[in-house]
Amino acid sequence: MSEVGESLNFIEHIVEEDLENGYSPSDLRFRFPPEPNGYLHIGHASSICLNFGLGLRYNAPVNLRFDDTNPIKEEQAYVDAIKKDVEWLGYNWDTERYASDYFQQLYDWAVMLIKEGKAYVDSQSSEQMAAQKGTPYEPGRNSPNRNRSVAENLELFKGMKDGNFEEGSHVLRAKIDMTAQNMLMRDPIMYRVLHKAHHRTNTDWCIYPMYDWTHGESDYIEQVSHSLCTLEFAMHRELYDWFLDQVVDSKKLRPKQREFARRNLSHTVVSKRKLLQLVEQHVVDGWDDPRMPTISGLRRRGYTPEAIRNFVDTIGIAKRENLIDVSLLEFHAREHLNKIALRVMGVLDPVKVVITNYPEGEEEWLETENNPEDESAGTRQIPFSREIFIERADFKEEANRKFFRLKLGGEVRLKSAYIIKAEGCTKDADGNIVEIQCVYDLKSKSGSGTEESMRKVKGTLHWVSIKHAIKAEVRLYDRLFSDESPDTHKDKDFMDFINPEALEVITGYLEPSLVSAKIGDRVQFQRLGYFCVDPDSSQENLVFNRTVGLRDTWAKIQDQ
RNA sequence: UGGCCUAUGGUGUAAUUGGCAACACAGCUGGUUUUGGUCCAGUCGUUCUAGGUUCGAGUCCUAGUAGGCCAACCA
Repeated sequence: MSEVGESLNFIEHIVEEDLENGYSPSDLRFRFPPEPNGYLHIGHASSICLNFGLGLRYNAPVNLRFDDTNPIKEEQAYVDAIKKDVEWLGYNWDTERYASDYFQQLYDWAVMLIKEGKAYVDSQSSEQMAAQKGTPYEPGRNSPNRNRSVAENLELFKGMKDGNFEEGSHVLRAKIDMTAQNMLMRDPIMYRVLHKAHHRTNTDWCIYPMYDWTHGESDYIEQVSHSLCTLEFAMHRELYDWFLDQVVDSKKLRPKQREFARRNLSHTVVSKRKLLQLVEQHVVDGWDDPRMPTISGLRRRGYTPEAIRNFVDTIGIAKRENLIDVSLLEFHAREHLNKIALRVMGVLDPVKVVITNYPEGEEEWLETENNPEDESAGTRQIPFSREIFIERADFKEEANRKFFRLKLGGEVRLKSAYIIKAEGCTKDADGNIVEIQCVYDLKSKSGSGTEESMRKVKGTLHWVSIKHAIKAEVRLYDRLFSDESPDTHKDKDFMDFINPEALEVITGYLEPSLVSAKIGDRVQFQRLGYFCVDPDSSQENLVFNRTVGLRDTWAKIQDQ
């Protein structure tokens, strides 16, 4: 994986430095620590690739650890979805862990802290405590409960654990410093009373530990060497270290927290809370809706794990704010799909073409290559007949030289078939073209080797024989938000920027080979884009999702 | 009024740790092409500001500016 001259990100530099300064390679251990309160999104992919990538690079174990300390928001269904996504991305964790596995150890340590006078039970309301906490500019004040006796603290804490108290009646706080600059050090809460069933521990516990108390100690228990998290936890590091100081054995490895900037993707939101809002308000059809930037949404959209990993690799890891253009993600989808997707033909906005000199009732099967990028993909047969569909946009009665598609009196090549010439068209009462009449050159058949078949014609169109075409539902996706950074406007809600045209459902006419397409199959509809078969698809109703369109130079020329 | 973090082309990330600012995407120009795709060639353009240290600064120091984060019994 690592090569000479390869450039490292700042996290890798830190690891390299640690290795030089005495860490043994066997000391290295990483973890990916999702909270099971939602689905993983493209931002998490960065963290997954970072942690598991480090594991691969240094041949070090990586744990999958669920940070499940808040039973109000967490569910087993999310655990399952997260595991599926990590596996799909192509990573193997060393062991599957849960912060809840450590509840007893955490409790024992908390009792120890109480005995050492470093933690106390506070029995005020959250409002009272908030008022005493001060502000970033003013110090806080001590709680009246701060100097309770060890015995009383012990008894109250035991009572909290045993379920003798109502939610909100007591909390356990670390006794640090109410005047600290860092507000997280102003006697942070370690435990709250919660009479909620937990997805793993059920009703065993009536108290649940807070993130700060749990995370670093979990890293320590697992002997994680580098605990990597996003920048918003930078201020938590001081507390992370303080909690570690209370329990570490100097003979064991002490984890270190380092922070990196989360990745923001343009034209979407990368926040579980906001994505949940989209799901709950039915803006999308679920966490795996192909419009969603979730791993499961991207999967359903037709993205490959390789494309996502390559994307994550090129955007890198750093500490500055960023807004990565979604076109870079699309580039990586095309890059991989170009290599693996079989080429097929489908017409999404059809107009009928009649080849007047082609015998009525006749049909023939033509050979066409499955993927010009991959000779081993072979060839297949496609049917041709007198009446075909082409794209409406591929015909104009009159057009300038730049338009090298079909126009009256002009010639085009039908992909893998014949050269045709448009001689006329008929319109309905509203002036819409309903039929184009063409003649074909019998000798121009693709691959026949004749002089005529070698003729250079500027345009090549995709087409489908009407008689043989199969209908399919085609879902065309666009960006979910019209604004490139919908959730950074101070005076507007991100929901105001939802793009109502992010999904358009149409009927497409596809070549018959696609009847056997299976859920998840990825193909390129030639000249249109990459599509994949949606899980909603059935024998009766084929459903294709557009993953991403092809690069479209013609669209750019038209815009000018 | 405070603390912490960050600042490199349009975007993202590098720079052998103080030694010719590079890679990818996007853009533009051409070539190839039975996909206006792919591929190939070329091109455009960058170190927030002001001082300082140094033979030499994107990198170190000082000040400023701009942006992000910090007052949940969330993570």
